Amino acid sequence: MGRPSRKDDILQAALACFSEQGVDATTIEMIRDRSGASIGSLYHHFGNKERIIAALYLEGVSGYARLLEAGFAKVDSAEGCIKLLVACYVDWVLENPDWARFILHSRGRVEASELGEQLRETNRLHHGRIEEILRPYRERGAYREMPRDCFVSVVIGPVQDFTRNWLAGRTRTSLADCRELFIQVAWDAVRAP
Amino acid sequence: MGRPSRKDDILQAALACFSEQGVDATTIEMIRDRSGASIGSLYHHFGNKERIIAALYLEGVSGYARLLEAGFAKVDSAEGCIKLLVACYVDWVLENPDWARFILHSRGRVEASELGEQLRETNRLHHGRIEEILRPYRERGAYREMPRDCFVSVVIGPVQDFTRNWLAGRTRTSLADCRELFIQVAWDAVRAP
Amino acid sequence: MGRPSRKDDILQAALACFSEQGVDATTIEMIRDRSGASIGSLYHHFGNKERIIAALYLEGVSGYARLLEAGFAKVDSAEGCIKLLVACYVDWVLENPDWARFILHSRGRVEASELGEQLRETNRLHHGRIEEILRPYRERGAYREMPRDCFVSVVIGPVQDFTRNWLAGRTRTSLADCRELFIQVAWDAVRAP
Amino acid sequence: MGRPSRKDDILQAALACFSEQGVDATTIEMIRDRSGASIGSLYHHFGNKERIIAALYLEGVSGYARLLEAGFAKVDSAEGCIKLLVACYVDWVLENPDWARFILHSRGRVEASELGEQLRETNRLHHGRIEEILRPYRERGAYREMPRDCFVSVVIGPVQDFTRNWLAGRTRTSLADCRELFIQVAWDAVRAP
DNA sequence: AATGAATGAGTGTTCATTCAT
DNA sequence: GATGAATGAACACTCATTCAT
Repeated sequence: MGRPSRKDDILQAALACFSEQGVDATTIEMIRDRSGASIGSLYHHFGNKERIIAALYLEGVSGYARLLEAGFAKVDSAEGCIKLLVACYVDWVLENPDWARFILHSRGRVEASELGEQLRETNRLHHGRIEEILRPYRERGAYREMPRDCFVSVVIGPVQDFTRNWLAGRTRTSLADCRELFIQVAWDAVRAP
Repeated sequence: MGRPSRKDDILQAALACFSEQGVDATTIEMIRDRSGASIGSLYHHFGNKERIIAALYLEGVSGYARLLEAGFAKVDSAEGCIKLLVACYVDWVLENPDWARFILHSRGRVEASELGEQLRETNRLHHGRIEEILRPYRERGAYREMPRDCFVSVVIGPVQDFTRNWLAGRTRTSLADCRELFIQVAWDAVRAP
Repeated sequence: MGRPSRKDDILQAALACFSEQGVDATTIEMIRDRSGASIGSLYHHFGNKERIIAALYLEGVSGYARLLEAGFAKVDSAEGCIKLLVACYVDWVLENPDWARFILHSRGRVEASELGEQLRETNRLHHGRIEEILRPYRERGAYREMPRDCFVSVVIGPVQDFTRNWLAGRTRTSLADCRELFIQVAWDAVRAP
Repeated sequence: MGRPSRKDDILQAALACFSEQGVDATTIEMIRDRSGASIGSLYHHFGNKERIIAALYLEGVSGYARLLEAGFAKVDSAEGCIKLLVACYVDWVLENPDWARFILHSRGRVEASELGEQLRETNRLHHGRIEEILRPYRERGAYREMPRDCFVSVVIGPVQDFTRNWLAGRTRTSLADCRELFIQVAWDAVRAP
């Protein structure tokens, strides 16, 4: 355990700023101010702003991936897998709303940065892992047939769209209240007819 | 008609820049350079950067609304309405990819600006209009029951997610090729059981 | 004539700073302060510090070249040419001590910058021009034989070394007082035995 | 002897950096990186950057002085002394090109630093020593009459100018190949008529 | 309507130096 | 002697915006 290191202080402060103001509107000075670190310390640990962003992004994505992986261990049906994808998504967002807001708005930004390739590689692995889990069921004809990239959007699109709105304070309904709905909708959308 | 005015030159140049670089990364100088206008002219016509963004945003949204309105005139079934929402979305994106990219990434930005209220009002009207069209069918029990804000996400979420990926060059499948798929998926997802 | 333009104000202020503090120790703020221009104006005209340096360097070199060219028109002997090279050097330095100090200390700096190639090209032309003037006499055997690059150092080396010391305040004798001496020394050093 | 100490590692690394990048462009971090020492160690040994520069400068100058002193022991003519000055200069540069590049470009820098006085004192001693050697010959009328400060420039100016160009890679001829030429030129320039 | 020189607050970043371990 | 995290003043540069012509 131990108390959070200076490096973690900085990351946490940065995440809060990014979530509240957006990445571009967040200045190094704001992160410095909120973290209590000095500018020098900030650059000593990260080198530049881009790398703070990337570190946070990759850490966030990997948190979701870990949650998903834990779930995969307990699931063994075509239906369970699909529902898990949505359930984990909702649970992770509810647990990490700042991280979710940041990640949903910064993907393009990180992809275009010097660490873009690393992110794309991470995403490839992530999708590969999901595909690996789903393949047996797919081959067994458990899912409606459609291109892979469409499949992902059909499963996750509805919750993701709702999540964006919820995080922006644009919904009347709360995300927690429609967790089951989106889980069911996803399964209905891809189950074989 | 006539040839495009200086004002239109500027808007078009701005849209191209926003689409390619993002709103924050686009400088007035870039727009000036691409439009061929002078800085003075630019400020003469729009006053500031925020208003260029807003003008473009509202014009884009209204283009989609007009397309939808034209469709509503020819449709008179619960199924037709839902399918129209998705079809128009796809058609508009295919026709205006730059505009789509810009709008999908700048909503939060514009909402937070001085023109945010105007945008929210526009959105209220837009959703109100759609609601007005759907209400008779909903009351008749043609659609699965769920909160309004979830309903919208269920209908548009899948295409929108796919569209984001397609616009970012992350899909293998092209948007045009899965138009029918997303239309059908949307209808299946909300039709009453 | 008209009063000096903003651009000239900046160049003049920069030259004074460079001469007094050295190029590296001169900050943009110092130039701004001394020129009375704003930072924005400074960057509007020059783009970056490197380009202010280069503009000044090239202008300085070309001033000396013009002086030399004017002299060539009036000279028609092997001896006259050599003496002219040294005389012009001294006269130009006496007239432009700041420029001389700056140029003598910044050659490497400018050669290593993005404008290095332009400078090298300018130098090639300059040396080519001198060579063109000297060639007839050289072919006639008026000068001691030695490699071209050594010849230049033999002619200009003594004055240049003294000039460096004089500009740095390290000499007891003043440059003006030893003008004739260095002129004679140069001629004695390269005349054919 | 023994293996080079940490302190020497640092000096050697600093010299390489200064020679390649120039003194101002060299950061403590570069020296740390190249020497393998830690920042703390670096400051433990030298206190600050200025003192690294000065240590290197003075050590370099004294190397040349030692070489010269060794030569003086074997020379006993007006001609021999002058030729020795140039010969030692060339030999020392050929042996220590990095040091030569550094010293030729940093004199002003060191003179302006907190150790400037020390350097000036060293130079006074150096010139005094040379003067002491030359005085008998001068009094005997072996050398052309001219102010002391001009005399030095006449003797050393040509080689020094050539050396600057050679170190910067601007010459076609190599320094070793024109050693004899510059030795002879120096003697011809100052011998009594 | 158009032009572009001028402005200056604000930004990311650098780097010599300090100091607790 | 050695280490490297921490510091913060200072820097070059950006960019939306103003305004005289």
